[in-house]
Amino acid sequence: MKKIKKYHQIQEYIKKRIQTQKYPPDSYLPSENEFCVQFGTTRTTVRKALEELLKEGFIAKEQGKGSKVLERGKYLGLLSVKGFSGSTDYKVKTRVTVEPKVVEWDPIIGFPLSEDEKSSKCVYFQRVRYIDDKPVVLENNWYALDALEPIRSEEFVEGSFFKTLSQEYLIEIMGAEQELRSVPASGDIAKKMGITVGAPILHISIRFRTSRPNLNLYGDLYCNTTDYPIRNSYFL
Amino acid sequence: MKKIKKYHQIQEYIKKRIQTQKYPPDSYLPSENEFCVQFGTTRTTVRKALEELLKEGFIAKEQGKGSKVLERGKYLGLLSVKGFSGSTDYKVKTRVTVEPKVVEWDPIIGFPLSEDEKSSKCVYFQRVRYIDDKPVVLENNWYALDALEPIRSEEFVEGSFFKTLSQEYLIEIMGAEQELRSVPASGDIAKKMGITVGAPILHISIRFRTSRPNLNLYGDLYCNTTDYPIRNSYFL
DNA sequence: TATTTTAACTTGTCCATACAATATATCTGA
DNA sequence: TCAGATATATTGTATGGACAAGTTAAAATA
Repeated sequence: MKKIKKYHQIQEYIKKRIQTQKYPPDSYLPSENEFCVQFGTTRTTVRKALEELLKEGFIAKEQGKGSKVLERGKYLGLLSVKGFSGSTDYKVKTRVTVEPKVVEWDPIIGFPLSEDEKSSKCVYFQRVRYIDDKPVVLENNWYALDALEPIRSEEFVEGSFFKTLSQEYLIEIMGAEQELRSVPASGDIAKKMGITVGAPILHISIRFRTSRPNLNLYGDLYCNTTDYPIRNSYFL
Repeated sequence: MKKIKKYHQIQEYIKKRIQTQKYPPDSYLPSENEFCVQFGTTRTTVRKALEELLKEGFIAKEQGKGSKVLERGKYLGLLSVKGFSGSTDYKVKTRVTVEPKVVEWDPIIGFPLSEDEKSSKCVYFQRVRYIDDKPVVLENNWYALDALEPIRSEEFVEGSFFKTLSQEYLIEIMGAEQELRSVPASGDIAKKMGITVGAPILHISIRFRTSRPNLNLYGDLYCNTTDYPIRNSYFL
């Protein structure tokens, strides 16, 4: 018999409302006292729930005003956890160069697969990101077919795979491991990125852990950092 | 008249004890109730202080056991906030190739300087990190002379500049901005890193913000990722 | 002796309350 | 009309207490 934590229930309730846009971005949540009445509890418990959502990056708190719903989950590490879309201010165009399809696992994936994943086929798709009509990032993605059905790229919410996971499937990114290398561009990559063969390019392998136990998302990114270096900032 | 927050006082007290090794790494802090008696307050307030220290990465909490003092501040972003030393498990040797000395600011620094910084001279030093006697990282560092005296490399605590700041000067890293590029190695870099000119190398510009208001640390890293890629992981 | 139970101590959750600090709209007076 | 005071709603800090859950070592038991 598992103990249900009240603050966790409230936390999940609010999170789901945010994900389904019942509490839309930039709006303010009901006040702490209103949640107290709604859930028949005290501010201590409501505040604990809100604090968890703060840590998860779903809300921001403003003293004297309220708790504001944030646009996206917080970012940490090299890239936004919501993928490339959220990591730059420039206008990014995305072209799906390989539609999601079921294939065998590609040995290029830089992480060991679990037994469950190995025994499953996988869904693969490839996208290229453009800034000012110049290709800047080539991105390969894989995930186990057994863990999640293939999603057609036309169904991506606002063109974002991660937004789709969050809003349509209620799957959240829990964390990630990344590996970065500076490598010479291969002929294939150079062609797709419009650069010369052997030019230095940033290669990033990523494994995203998700809130769905058996679902990992694998990514393989090639970034032309000549004009647009990767930026990130963090604070403690 | 600024309001003193009790939990913040307790937080700073414990932090200083950790920094000065009065609470050494891997030891357990006094229990929450003991702190209550010591500071004449309640567990709510003590727990708030401990939670802040948890977020800052100074301690880990273990239910039923206590709060354990951690070895290093937590890491986020690309590299450990404590610098390169903490970011790998391999045996790293560090050679100081340029002793800390007062120079003019180098225009290579990829961040705009504040007026205070511009009007000051700066302290500069360069180190090379070796793994298996092969150079892997070349690191330049700068900071404003007005904000912090030059520290001789022989005085570095355990050879680490960041540990020295924390333990000798009680200066903590509050956050950082980074910029990553994949670039061809210049003649000078190639020579020092033992690679061929033009080989792809990872270039990272970093600005660390510290707890001392006017002190920023600037870094300029060249990493040979051929054998040792940069790894990082994070969780939400 | 070896195992199980118990007791003591730790952190985790939750309740009920009070007042401080901040933001915003409303009222008041010049 | 407009500036300043005021009232109200919000989050922030803090008190004091209770019981749950996990850890450990001592005590009881086989």
